Amino acid sequence: MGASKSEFFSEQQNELASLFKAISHPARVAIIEYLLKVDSCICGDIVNELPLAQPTVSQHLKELKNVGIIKGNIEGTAICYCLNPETMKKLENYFSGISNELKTKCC
Amino acid sequence: MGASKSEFFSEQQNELASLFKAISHPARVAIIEYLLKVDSCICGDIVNELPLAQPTVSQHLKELKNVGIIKGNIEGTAICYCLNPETMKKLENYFSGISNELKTKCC
DNA sequence: TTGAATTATCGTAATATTGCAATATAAGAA
DNA sequence: TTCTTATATTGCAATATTACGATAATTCAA
Repeated sequence: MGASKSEFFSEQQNELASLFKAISHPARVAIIEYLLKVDSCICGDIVNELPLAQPTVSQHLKELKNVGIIKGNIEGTAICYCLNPETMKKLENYFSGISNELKTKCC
Repeated sequence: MGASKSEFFSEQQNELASLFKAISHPARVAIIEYLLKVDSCICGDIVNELPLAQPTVSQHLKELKNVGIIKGNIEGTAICYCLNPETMKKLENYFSGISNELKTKCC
């Protein structure tokens, strides 16, 4: 055992879980916030910004890109990364939907 | 190695990562959505709702409770769980803040 | 106190994640 | 082509997560 029983949950639930898993690591939260700060895109500046080696940062970027949280555009020999506004909006809408449906009282 | 270098990131970044980690599993997304649906609180109905054994559900609930996503109130021999509106609002605000600051153009 | 009902904890096997050194790949400059 | 720069991939050790059977703890009723 040990594998999560993802086949028993809905596609939407699995997709959301994947999105959250991608940002469930402080380094990846830091990457998101750095990309937000510098606004225009970046690549290996992130290696200088974070206390992680280049392969590690590359892997984190890959995971963020796989789920659509960031996009990467090739620019010569470098790759320019930036946040994906659609995904951010999707996450905002998910939680605002919950907040709106939620009653304040518990039990 | 293998341990994540959380000591190098800010407290806020670590807290956010913990919140996202708590909902990075489809079973826990399903629990959140079930709690939202039934609105008033629940306990071991979740075991009947999900394809997981009772100890597994109990552990998932514990993780959600540890980070403040759900609350649990003792009601006789049962425990009544519900979503925590404050945490949901915090998450909504995090993503709306990002969306608002975000420029549409990339690179 | 005993028993039933509900939830939590322990122990453990299977699997996944994290981080990095070494290496590979890709694109432009000389 | 060769060199340089920037990023990705591989392989592996350390650690964390997932799931559940067995068992413990808690509360109420009789």
